[in-house]
Amino acid sequence: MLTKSTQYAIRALVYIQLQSYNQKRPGLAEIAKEIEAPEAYTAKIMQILTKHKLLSSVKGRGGGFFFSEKEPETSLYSVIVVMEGDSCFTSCAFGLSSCSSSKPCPLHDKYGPIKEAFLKLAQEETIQTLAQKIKHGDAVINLL
Amino acid sequence: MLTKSTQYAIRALVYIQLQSYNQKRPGLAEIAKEIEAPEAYTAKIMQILTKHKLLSSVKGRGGGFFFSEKEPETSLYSVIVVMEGDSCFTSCAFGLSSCSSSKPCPLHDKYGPIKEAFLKLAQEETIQTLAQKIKHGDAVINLL
DNA sequence: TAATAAAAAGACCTATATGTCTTTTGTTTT
DNA sequence: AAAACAAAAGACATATAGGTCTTTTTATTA
Repeated sequence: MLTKSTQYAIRALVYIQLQSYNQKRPGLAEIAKEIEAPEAYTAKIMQILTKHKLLSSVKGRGGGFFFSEKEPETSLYSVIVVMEGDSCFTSCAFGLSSCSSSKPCPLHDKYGPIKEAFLKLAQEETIQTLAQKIKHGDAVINLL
Repeated sequence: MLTKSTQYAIRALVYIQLQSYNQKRPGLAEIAKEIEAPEAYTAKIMQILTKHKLLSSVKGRGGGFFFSEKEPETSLYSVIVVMEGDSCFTSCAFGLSSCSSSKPCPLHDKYGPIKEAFLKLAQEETIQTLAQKIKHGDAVINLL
């Protein structure tokens, strides 16, 4: 399971991408309201994302958050790694640090493919592909 | 990812099952040492497991933990649910409470099958099937 | 039956994730 | 240049997972 912070981060990024289709640059208050997260906590998350160059921001009147032209597509994988590290992709189901094909834990064979599938999903899907699904009405990202 | 408590629980149960093949009934200290977990913390976990009838115990000299004949095979699913609830099987990748096929989040289609596969794994595998793999030398459950 | 062994129970502590508040810094508009 | 605005930064608060310690209960055995 992704952490709450990671979930907020992805939803915020998707919302910013959606607004960018309309030449908009949403601010913190608007984003927090949209993703139904506490404003101050959302601020922390946005700071992590901008610090890691997944997002750009401008201060002052009319400021807000946006994707610069220079930034490439943002994979879910990179968002997850920035927010909570890569252990959900790499670690053994039992937390065995030595778990490997030569010294497999009893779930190694069956859990491995599941981790693989999740990694593939995270690498292939991007903020932009998720936003497109919403734009086309194929998905929603609000709580209600 | 399973919590550390859940990982300890599964490893402890598998060890107890392995010992039961030799008519042994391991005690707390032995179990904690085997799974490389703090003894007092392991005690807490064993209490949760016995309270939920996934395991039996006897106090006093020569006491310890064991599976009674009456107990059916213990699925991983039931251990996970007792230790940390069922949210890892049910919850949306984005934490959207309303996520469903009629109101899907943007990962619903691709993440659903992954959750399904994990649920199937947890329902099919049991402490006993995992212990058999170790007994037959097809897997290990120690850290080193 | 008394001493001892071992699990159960409960109070406590620590680290991390989550969440809040205040001050600082940078940008825009007047 | 001054005022207003909005993100950045950092200190603080709360909840939960993880971990420790002491006391109580129950069983065994000498």
